[in-house]
Amino acid sequence: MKKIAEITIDCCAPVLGGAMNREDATTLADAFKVLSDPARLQLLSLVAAQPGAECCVCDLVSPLGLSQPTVSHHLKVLNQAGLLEREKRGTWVFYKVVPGRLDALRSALQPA
Amino acid sequence: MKKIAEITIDCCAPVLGGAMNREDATTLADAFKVLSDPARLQLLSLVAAQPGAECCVCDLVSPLGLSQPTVSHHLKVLNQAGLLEREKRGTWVFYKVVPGRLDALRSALQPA
DNA sequence: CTCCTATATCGATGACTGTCGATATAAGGG
DNA sequence: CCCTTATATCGACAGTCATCGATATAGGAG
Repeated sequence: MKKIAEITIDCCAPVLGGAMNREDATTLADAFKVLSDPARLQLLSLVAAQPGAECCVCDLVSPLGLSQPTVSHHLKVLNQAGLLEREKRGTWVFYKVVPGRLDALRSALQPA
Repeated sequence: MKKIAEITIDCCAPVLGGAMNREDATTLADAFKVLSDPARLQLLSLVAAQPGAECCVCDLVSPLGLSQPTVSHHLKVLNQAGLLEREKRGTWVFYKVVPGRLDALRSALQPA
């Protein structure tokens, strides 16, 4: 198991497609770990709901109801995971949803 | 956030289908938390790979390489989550995959 | 250069979890 | 009854994480 800040989503063997070995299970579990926090899910969906699926950090802090350092921490995790792209424009930083990045996870949950 | 032993998967609003509120995000995050452990994913896939998608606990301990109490703990979590059904037969306990239980999670990851 | 705003990093803290060994419970055999 | 086997529960421990306040960094405005 990687630490949460070091996970890059890159998978995956399907859960119901035959016995998984420990390594594949660990890779997939890491991916789910990124999604297993409400703040991160809310951030993903908030960014995705903006026009162009991108959003300035300054517009995310207040809707989340968490401190700015905490939001910054979660955005970093989502960026490292490959779910959000980071772009700096002047003083502001914009995060953008990377399209199709959840598809591999979705297919790992496919019925046998 | 529920504690891991109290989670029952029951969801879900799609992540990319508009801004989620805190409550929906928490429910979905809880569901992913159940899947964010390699031992649990391996258990799920091992049971699913058996004929009839069911399996005796005694046949799970050794392939997992974890102690019997630890395996028992994870099985309880999966059962409480609604992913595995528990049935006692004499001295043995069999766990069986509940069909279709991952579908709701899969659809929560659908592209917008 | 100085101030202000936006974002990231740091350090600390409280909570939760995965793991184990020891033990309890339950069921069957002699 | 006692013994053995299968499973669950208990208590403890080590590690990780979400969160915060304080602070650093960076960029623009005046």
